[in-house]
Amino acid sequence: MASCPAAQDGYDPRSFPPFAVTVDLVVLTIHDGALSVLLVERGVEPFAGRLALPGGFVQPDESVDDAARRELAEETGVELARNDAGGLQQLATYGAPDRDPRMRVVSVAHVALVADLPPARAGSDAAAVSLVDVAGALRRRLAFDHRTILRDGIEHVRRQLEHTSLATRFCAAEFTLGELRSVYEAVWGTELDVANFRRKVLASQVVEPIAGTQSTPGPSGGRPAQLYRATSSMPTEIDPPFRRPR
Amino acid sequence: MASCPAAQDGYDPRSFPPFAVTVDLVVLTIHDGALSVLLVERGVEPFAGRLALPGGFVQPDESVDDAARRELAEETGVELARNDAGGLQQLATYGAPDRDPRMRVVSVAHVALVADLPPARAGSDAAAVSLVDVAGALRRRLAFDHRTILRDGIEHVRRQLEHTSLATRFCAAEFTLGELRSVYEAVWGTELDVANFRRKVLASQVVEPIAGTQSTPGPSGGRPAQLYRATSSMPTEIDPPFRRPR
DNA sequence: TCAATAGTGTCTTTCAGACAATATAAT
DNA sequence: ATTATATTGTCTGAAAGACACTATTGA
Repeated sequence: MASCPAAQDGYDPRSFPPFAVTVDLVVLTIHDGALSVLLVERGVEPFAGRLALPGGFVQPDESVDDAARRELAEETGVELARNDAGGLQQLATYGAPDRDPRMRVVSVAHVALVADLPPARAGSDAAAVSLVDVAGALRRRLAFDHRTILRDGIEHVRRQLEHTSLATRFCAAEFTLGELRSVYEAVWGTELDVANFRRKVLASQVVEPIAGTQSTPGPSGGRPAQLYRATSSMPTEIDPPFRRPR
Repeated sequence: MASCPAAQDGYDPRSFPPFAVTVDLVVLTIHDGALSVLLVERGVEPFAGRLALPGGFVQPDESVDDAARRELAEETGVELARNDAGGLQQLATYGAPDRDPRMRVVSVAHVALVADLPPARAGSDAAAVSLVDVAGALRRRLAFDHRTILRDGIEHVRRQLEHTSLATRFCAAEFTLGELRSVYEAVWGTELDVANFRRKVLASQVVEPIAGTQSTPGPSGGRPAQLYRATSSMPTEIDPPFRRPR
C-alpha cells in the first residue's frame, strides 16, 4: 500500500483531487452576561432555515488566515490587523467527505473573540444574523457539522482563558476588574471569588491601572472602581496559569 | 465588500476555486535519548534534495484524518485504530498562497507520537527516510514551510505533556518510571527531580504497576525497577497539570 | 439608613521543588 | 566496596481557596 514515487516526492500539478476550501467562524462575545455566538440563518438548501456559522470560500489569491479575517470583517464589521494574533485564531480543520452533501469541502474553522459588535452591517442582511447564547446554540440543530465546530471552539476558548491574557479581548479598551471577572464567569459558567480573582489578575501583569480614572457606578450604587487596560494587545502566556474551578 | 448572497448562503457547486489538500506529518519519537523527527529527502523539484516532512494528498473518498492515518501507516508502518485519538492529532492548517510554488495547496499538519519505528518499510525507499533530532532538524533548511510546521508541532507536544498522559505514547507497552521520566526530559530538554516526578506521576493515576514484574538493570548495575503500564490507551487530561520547569 | 460593588487582610490546605536517606542490583 | 538506579521521607516556600472586614458610592 505504499504511495507511488510521484506522490512521495511531491505533488503532481496536473492530477490532484480538487477540493473547495472554506473558512467557518465561531464569533464569540459576551451578550447580556452570557457567552454568545454569532449565527446566520441559511436561505438555501441544504439546511435551508437552519442556523449556521458564518463563513465562505478561500479565494485563490489570499491565505486561509486572510480569508478568515476578511469574512470576520464582512460579517461583523470588526477589522483586525494582520499581526493581531489574538482576536482571531485558527481552531481546527474539518474534512469529513460527507460534511457537505453537494461536494467535497474542507473547512478551516477559526475562533474570534470580540468585545462588542457594531450595531448594523451595511450591505448585509441583518435580519439573518443573530447572537445566541452558547448553551442554547449547542441545544439546537445547526447546519452541516457546525455544532461540533461550535463545541470545539467553546472548549478552546475556555482553555485559553486559563493560560493566556485573551479574556481582555471580550472587554472594551478600558474596563474594571469586575467587568473582567464577569468575562471569566460567563465563559466558564462559574462564580469566582472576588478577592482571589483580584490577586491573581494583578499578579499576572496582564492589566495595568489607568492613573486617575474611575468607573461610574450603576443605578443601584456601589463603590466606583479603578479602570484598567490590557498591558499588551498581543495575547500573553500567563504564569502561573489561571485555572478554572472544577 | 459584502459577499454576494450565493456565497453567504452556501457554496455554489459549479464555481469554486479549486485547491489541493494534503496532510503533512510530524512523526516524533525518542531516538538515542533525543526527541527526533522523521524526515524524507525530496527527489524532485521544487526543493529537490531538501529534507521534508512526509505527507501526501487527501483522496476524494477519505476524510482528512483518515488520510493522515493512511500516510502514517505508509511512511512508518505504524497502524492506528480510527478511535485512537492520542497517537495522531491534528496540529494546524497551513494555507499561504505561495507555500507551494507550483499550485495552490492547503496542508493539514498532524503530529504523531510513536514509541519506536519498525526497522524497515517494504515498498518504500528506506534510504530517503531518516530520523533527525529536532534541534538539528530545526537548524536545517527544510522544504516548503515545513520548518514552521515542525516548530509548531514540537511546541504542541511540549505543551501536551503538561496536561495529558500522552508521554506514555513514546514508551513501549511496559516501562519503568525512569524510562517515562527520560521521555519528559527528552521532550522538554530539562532534568527532572526523580523523587518529585515519581510522586506526581503516581498521583496523576496515568500509570499502574504491573504486579510481580521488574526491569533488569543495565550492565552498570542499579536497582531493578517496578514495571508500569498506561492505565488508559486514550489520552487523559491530568489534574493537577504537570508543569515543565522554566 | 440600606444595597451594592470595590478593595484589603488573613488563615488553611495543597502542591511544587529541593534534597537527604535508604534499597537493591551489577561489577 | 563501589557504582548506579529505584524508592521513600521530609522540609520549605508559593499559591489557591475560603472568608471576614473595610471603603465608597447611589437611592
